[in-house]
Amino acid sequence: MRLATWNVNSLAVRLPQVLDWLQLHQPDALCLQETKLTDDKFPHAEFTAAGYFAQWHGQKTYNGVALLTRAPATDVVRNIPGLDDPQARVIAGTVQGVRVIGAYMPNGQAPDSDKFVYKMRWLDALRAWVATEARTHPMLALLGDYNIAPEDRDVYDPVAWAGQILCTPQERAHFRGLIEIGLHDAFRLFEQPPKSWSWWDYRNLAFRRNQGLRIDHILVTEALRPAVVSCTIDKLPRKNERPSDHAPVVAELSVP
DNA sequence: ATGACTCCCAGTGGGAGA
Repeated sequence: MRLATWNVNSLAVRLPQVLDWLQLHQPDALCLQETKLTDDKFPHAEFTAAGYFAQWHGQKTYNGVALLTRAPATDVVRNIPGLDDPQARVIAGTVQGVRVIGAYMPNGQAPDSDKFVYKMRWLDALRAWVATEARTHPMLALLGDYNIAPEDRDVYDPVAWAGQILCTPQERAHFRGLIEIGLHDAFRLFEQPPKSWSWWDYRNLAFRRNQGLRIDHILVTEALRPAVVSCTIDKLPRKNERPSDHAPVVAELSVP
């Protein structure tokens, strides 16, 4: 089973690239973030034609998530139950016996901003809900754009980024909180090349200089951990002519 | 360097992203 996550930064712009990528990699589930489309504009016919079922939860201009699967997803949930959130950031479904939760976690903008307060509250709600979900579904994966670089080795210049958004101790504590409820960072289950990033700023020739952060993650429960045979970041789409600023992250699992 | 780019909605500029 192949699971993947990709922040596409506008599905309207990136749709051809997503269709190409699906064709090439044939994931069993692909979670998309930042679709930036209202539900009526979601290109579901194009995904159907590509052999994928789709579930989506969008809004105008910002945010928006989708779950593309080869088999139909069941028990689909949009947003975090019980959290009154006007922003479309979560889509979850059960796919081939695995609970797949796709999330676009808040950016937070700056540590002293209202958006940071929202990010902290949102992450509290997510952790509580995922802990509950994991009790019901021992085989669970939480994939998405976390907007958190968990450790200094996930940052190209940890000194410059120290205390900055995506790298604050509070955000990193939230990431560890997800580990403490029994999740494992699939990427770190394996030896990885140093300077592995999933996002590079559009500015400053950051991709060419490999100046990035690892902020897109696939976390899996203890029951799923032994099944993970690889986890990689696919940098190739970042080399496209009009790329997203994020690259897809892919996990291969030895489950039917 | 309060920048740089890209996307969106707007409307000939500004917010947000990360």
